[in-house]
Amino acid sequence: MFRGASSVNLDAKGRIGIPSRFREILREQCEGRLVLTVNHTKERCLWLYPLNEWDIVERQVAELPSFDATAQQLKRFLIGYATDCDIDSVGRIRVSPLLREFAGLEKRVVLIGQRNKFEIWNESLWNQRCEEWLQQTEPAERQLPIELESISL
Amino acid sequence: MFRGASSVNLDAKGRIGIPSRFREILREQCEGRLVLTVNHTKERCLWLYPLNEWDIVERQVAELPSFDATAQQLKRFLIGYATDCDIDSVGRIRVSPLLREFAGLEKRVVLIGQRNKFEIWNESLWNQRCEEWLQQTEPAERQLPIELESISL
DNA sequence: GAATATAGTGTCGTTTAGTGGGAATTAGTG
DNA sequence: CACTAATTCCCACTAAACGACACTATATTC
Repeated sequence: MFRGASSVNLDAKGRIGIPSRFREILREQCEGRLVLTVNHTKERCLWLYPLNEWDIVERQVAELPSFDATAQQLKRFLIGYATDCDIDSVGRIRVSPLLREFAGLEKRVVLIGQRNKFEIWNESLWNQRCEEWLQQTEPAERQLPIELESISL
Repeated sequence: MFRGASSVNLDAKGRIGIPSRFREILREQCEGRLVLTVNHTKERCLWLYPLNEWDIVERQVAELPSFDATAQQLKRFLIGYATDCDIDSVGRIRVSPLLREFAGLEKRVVLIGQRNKFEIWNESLWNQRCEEWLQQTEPAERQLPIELESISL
C-alpha cells in the first residue's frame, strides 16, 4: 500500500523516477509492470497502478453496461488512456506525450501515494488545489448513477 | 485486451498505422485480420475489431428481435458498414473513403484501446469530447430498450 | 567531518517505430 | 477492349523510443 508525496522531475524525454522506497515492493508485487491512465473526474491528474491492481479496476469498469452513456465515458477515459509501462533499470517510467498533455505535466511533478495507486500531478496545480481544498468548508456535492457507487478505483 | 491512446497520422492514401505494441497480439489472435465499422451511437467514431471478436458481436447483433426499430437500426449501421481489412507488411490498415467521411477523419486521428476493440476518432473531435465529458456535472440520462442493456460490444 | 553509498537526473548511441512515396497491379468505366 | 483511377506492395527516410552509462547531490556510515 502506497502513501506519501514526492516531488520529482519530468526529464526532457518524458520520464519520471519512481521514489526508491517503492521500487522493491513494485518489483515483488507486479515485476515492475505498471499501468498509467487518466483520472476521469474533473481533476487533471494521472493515476498509476501496479498491473495486478489495475486488472481489478479494468474488470470492474469493463462490466458496466455498454449502452449507458456515463459508463461509456468512464470506459473511454480509464481504459482508453491506460498505458502499460515498465520500470527501467534505474527506476523510471516513461509518460507518453498524450498523457503528459492531459495532465498538463511540465518539469516539476508530484507523486502522491493513494494506497493501491499513485496520483501524478503538475506540481503547481497540486499546490493550488491543496489551497482550495483547505479553504473549502462544504464537501463537494455527490451525485452518481447507482452502478458507479460501489466501485472502488 | 487492448488499452491506451495513440495519436497517429492518416496518410494521403487513407492508411493508418496500428501501434506496434498491438501488432504481435493481433497477428496471434486473428492473423492480422480486422473488421472496421462505425459506431452506431451519436458519437462519430469508428470501431476496429479483431476478426474473432467481431464474429461474437455480429452474432449477438444478428439475433436481436427483427421487429424492434432500434435493433434494426443498430444492425444496419454495425453490419452495414463493417469492412474487412488486413494489416499490411508495415502494420497499417486502409480506411475506405466512406468510413473516413462518416467519422470525419482528416490527417490527425487517435486510436483508443477499448479492451476487445479500438475506437478511431478525429483527433480534434476526441479532444473536444473529452473536454465536454470532464465539464459535465450531471450524468447523461439513460433510456434503453431492455434487450440492449446487457450487450457488451 | 571525511569517505562511501545510493538516489536522482541527464546524455549518448543504437534500434525500431512511424510515415511518406514510387512502381506494379487490380478494378472500374466508357 | 482500352484507358483511367484506385489500391496494394515494397522500399526508404526520419524521428522518437530504449538501453546503457555517467555525473551530481544528498544521505549514511565510520
